[in-house]
Amino acid sequence: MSMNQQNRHVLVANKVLIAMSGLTRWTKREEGFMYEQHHYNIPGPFLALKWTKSRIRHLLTLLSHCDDKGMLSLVESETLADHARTSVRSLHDNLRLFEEAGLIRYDFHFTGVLSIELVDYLSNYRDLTEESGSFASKTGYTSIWCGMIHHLMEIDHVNILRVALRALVQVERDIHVQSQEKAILTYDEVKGFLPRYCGHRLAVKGMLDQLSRLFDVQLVEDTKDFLSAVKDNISLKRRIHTVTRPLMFQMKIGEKVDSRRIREAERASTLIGWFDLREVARDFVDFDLLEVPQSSLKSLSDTYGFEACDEVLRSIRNDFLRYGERLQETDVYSLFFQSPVLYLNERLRRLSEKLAIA
DNA sequence: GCCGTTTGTAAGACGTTCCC
DNA sequence: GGGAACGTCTTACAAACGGC
Repeated sequence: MSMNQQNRHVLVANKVLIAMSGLTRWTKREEGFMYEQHHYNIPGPFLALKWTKSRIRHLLTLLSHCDDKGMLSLVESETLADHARTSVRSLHDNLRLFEEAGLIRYDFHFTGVLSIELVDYLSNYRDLTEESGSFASKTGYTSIWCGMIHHLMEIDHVNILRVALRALVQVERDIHVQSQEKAILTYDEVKGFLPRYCGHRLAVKGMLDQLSRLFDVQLVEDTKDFLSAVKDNISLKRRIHTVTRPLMFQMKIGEKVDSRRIREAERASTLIGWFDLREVARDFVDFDLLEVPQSSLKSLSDTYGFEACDEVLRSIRNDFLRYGERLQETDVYSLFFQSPVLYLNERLRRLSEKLAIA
């Protein structure tokens, strides 16, 4: 029924993750004050809402199912509620709330089936603004692997979920953007955005421990280690004001849920699959005339995954091996020779639909 | 949609422990 | 010894959700 597949890589603006995790009360920094709502330029609607467990889950669910325009067409509310592990009732409550806040617009086509539009998707949810033709992001966005999203939905304690969102942003900035070995969250930072009643050292430590399923978490308690880590890390030095406790958590993301690594590995394999096909096909046709840009192959790989791409590319290769140049005259392959990218997309779409039903 | 019950979340009070 | 950090308990109230 649903027109929307679940996205394999879920793209979320850092400012949205920060807003959902809760803004820090700890605003004083070495060179003055830092208010996250200004620093991240967080749109009003995100601040007006209180981000409870179910709301965080529901928004992540919408982002997991929307297309690159921020649309969800003809989705079943039960599918969305199941994905978020909540009742349909709560989903509907929150959708109404999101709409009142101006975050989304939605319409029921008939009972249980609706379409949703994320308002100002690019600027609100991806932090992308167009400047003279190209898109730029001010405070970045994070790519989350769908397996990681599933783990997030399993987290029972809202405050652990909040820490997880922060950890994702930190991994994106420290490891992926700044190429640091590890991402660092200090105890004071965690304490700052969590509600007061669970900001104690042991409680914070306990939460990070529970995240070790998703992240490779290392605790730094020794004052000497703490100070030397701060000395080596410029961005961290800027973040710290006064240290109440020399306590920090160094994190890496598990490889199996690292969206970037997965994407890069899959892209590379898909390209290799394409070149394998080319090797075979160019004995029979002028293959390079087809002009398939690598960027299209990469985006097909991102959308459908390597396994599906591999299956389709292999079957085309086998057909070439079997039928050779006669393939050009067949009806089923006419689209392939006219517009190979469209053809691949069509076959991949059908394949993944078949997999979804099975 | 509204209502009532159950469960979850937040915050303050207050006593204890830690550490200079 | 004294202040900051911490832990537990209590309370208030909001969210979640089923029934209608």
